[in-house]
Amino acid sequence: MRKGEQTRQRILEQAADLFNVQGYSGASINDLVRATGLEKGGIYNHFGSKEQLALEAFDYNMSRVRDRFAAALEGRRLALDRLTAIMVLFEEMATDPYIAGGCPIVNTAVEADDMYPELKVRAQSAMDELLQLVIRVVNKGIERDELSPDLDTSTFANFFIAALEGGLILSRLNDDPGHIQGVIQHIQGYLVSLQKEPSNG
Amino acid sequence: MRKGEQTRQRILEQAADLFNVQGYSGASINDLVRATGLEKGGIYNHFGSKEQLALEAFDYNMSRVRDRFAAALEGRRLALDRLTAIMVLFEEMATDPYIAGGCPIVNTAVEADDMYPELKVRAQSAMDELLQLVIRVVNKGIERDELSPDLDTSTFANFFIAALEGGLILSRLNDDPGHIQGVIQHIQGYLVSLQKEPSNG
Amino acid sequence: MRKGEQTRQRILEQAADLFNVQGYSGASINDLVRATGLEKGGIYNHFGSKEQLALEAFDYNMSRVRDRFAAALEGRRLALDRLTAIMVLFEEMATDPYIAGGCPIVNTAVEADDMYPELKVRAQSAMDELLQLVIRVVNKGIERDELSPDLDTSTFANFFIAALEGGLILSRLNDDPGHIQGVIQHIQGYLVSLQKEPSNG
Amino acid sequence: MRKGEQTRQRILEQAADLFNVQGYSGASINDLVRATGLEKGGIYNHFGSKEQLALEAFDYNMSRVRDRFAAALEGRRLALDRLTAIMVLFEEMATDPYIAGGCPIVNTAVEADDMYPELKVRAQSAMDELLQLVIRVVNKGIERDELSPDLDTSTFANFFIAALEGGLILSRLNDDPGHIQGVIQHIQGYLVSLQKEPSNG
DNA sequence: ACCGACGGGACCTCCCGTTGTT
DNA sequence: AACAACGGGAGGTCCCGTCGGT
Repeated sequence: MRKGEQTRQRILEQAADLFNVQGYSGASINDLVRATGLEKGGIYNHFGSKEQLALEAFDYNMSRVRDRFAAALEGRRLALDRLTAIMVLFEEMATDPYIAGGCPIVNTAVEADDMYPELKVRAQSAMDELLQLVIRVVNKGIERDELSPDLDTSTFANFFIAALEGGLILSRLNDDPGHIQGVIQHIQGYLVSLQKEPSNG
Repeated sequence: MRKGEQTRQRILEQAADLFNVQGYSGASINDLVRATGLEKGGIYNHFGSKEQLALEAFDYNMSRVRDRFAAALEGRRLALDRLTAIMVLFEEMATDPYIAGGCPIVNTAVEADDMYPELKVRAQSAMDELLQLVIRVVNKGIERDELSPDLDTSTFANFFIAALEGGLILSRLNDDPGHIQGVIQHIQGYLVSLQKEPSNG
Repeated sequence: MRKGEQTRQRILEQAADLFNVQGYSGASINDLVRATGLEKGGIYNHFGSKEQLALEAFDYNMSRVRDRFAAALEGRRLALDRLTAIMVLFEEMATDPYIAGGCPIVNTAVEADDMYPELKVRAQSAMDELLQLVIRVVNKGIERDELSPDLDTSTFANFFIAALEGGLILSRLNDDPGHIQGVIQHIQGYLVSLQKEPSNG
Repeated sequence: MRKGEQTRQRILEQAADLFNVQGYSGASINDLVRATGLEKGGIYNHFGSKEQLALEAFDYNMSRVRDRFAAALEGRRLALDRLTAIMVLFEEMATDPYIAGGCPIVNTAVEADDMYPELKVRAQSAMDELLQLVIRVVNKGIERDELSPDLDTSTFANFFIAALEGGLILSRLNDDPGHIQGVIQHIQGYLVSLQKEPSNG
């Protein structure tokens, strides 16, 4: 029982990487057989179908992302610090990826868009979660007078995530962290401009 | 001779949509058989392999993009007008797509990243072309005193494209043009802030 | 494990005949599907490619040849008896073939010559093995004063095999054992002339 | 009309080489398209099917062989000289082939054996023609007292051709003219032994 | 809980041959 | 007489999933 759960987890981890790197269509169960060292029967014992496995693998990737975000935000109180921590995580995906293959949300969003509705729903939820996280951070920052109340929180969050995801795509495409770093610097400049007149408080 | 060229073009057009919507791995030659009404033999008479077809289909998509950009920029002189025209094109990809399946550069970048080097190279060139276009527009705007010379052109172009591509992904993922529109509004605000200074002179 | 090995062996046996009769190019996997009763998936589970299967099938054929030669030579001491036994095996390939399709070495040599380098290497080794066998037999015969020491062993072996293989081709082409039998009689006459003056010993 | 005949001849020449090198199954019409520079329609204008073309290509190869034999025998009267000339032609097939791919009769015999009855019949006729040629030469030699009347002409011819064809296969398989040369030397020794006796008369 | 063996079919590619056009 | 364009299908390969055994 315990052993089975371990195996299941091992499959999930390998599948998470495999699907994120090769895509759902581009990765085969046999690729996973090679990666895990298990036989096909062993895999299908734990997951009913390739699609089911892909869904859970996506969830697993998101749990890795969540953990990473939680760790990065831990101990940081100031909204600017927290936003910076998030941006650093995006930068890391280009320089020293803790998940191979780029942002799983974007990868899934792009591939699933017109093809795999269930995966698309997962990606929607995940992306929403990311937006909500930023929204919470910003709202807290406004509450604490760290950020200007003029800032439209959800508009900002949307822009913030869009720019970072786009920057990451550019960096991965060109194998050059400069793109995401440029985006980050731009956002940071913008954030500084928002934060001004703290002396007023 | 004439007929063959027409058929080839027809295949290319169908393939361009098919690959952009379903991805390279996700689209099969049989899908193309259905879409074109030709038989496989007929298709392979014009293209030596699926990969070759995909490369040309990508080029065809890019030529469509180029044409669209050229048309949108035609008659506009002011840098702000030109940047706005570009942003509108991104918005259109979400509201009324002239190419099904989203931005072909991003789609290809995401799928090809770790899998199809030749497609990746194509995507790199295309993305660079997009960046260069923005850079040219901005530089012209600075020359003509429409934009502040303080603006780092290539940093801006990078941010501009990243944010728009990211925004488009969000909009497509949620089937909601609001995301890309929010990004556009943000950029527009930023551009206005840049432009203010000339009144000093 | 047991079952799979049996199936693999069954495939190999059928493939060995099929390739030897129809040739590598002329035999299709579907032919093998018909011969084995398996589906293509079942075959490819045991062999990674047609070429790999052909290589192993050739090896299997050679193992059959080896066994047959060993059985034919068993219990025979005199060089002349042993050479005769070998010639009888060639004759049998024309009259009552234990391997359908003729000599696998020659078949492979002829087809692979300018087309399939790996098969050609296999055929080279096999042919060399055959020559070495004859050389050993003759050398032993010389050692034991059954054959004249004037005989150039390797030249003889070369001639012996060439004539027999050529004779077999003629017999198979004309569906007439007379050709190989004529060659055998010629060689036997030659051998008798070599063996002369045994009374000297 | 004239032009058509030239084209037909050109196809035949290329096909003759192609089939002899790659075999009937291993050579495709598209290979021939590449080799001739014609289009498929152009080829099928002259030959109704691949099989028909192969039959004529074989005939063309045989006509080349016939011409070569005729040229080699021209001016030679003595049976031994004539047989030597024939053997030299076999040697040339290994050292400096005037037909790529080896002896077309053997190649066809081996491939067609259990697969292409019409080609097999062609190969049978061709092989018989070769045997008859040797028989004629030897018979003339006996008539003229150059060779012993004890010689069984057709048995000898059979052995002669078998050994040479076998030797050629060995040489081609090992890319080493030594095999066919060894066979030739053996036969030459045998011929000398035959010829001695006339001094008795 | 895992493996090994297999089915049935889709994949891309290339085959041979035909047709319409020049 | 030659080509260009295409059909229809077979080629080898690999896919996903199932099932019996252990």
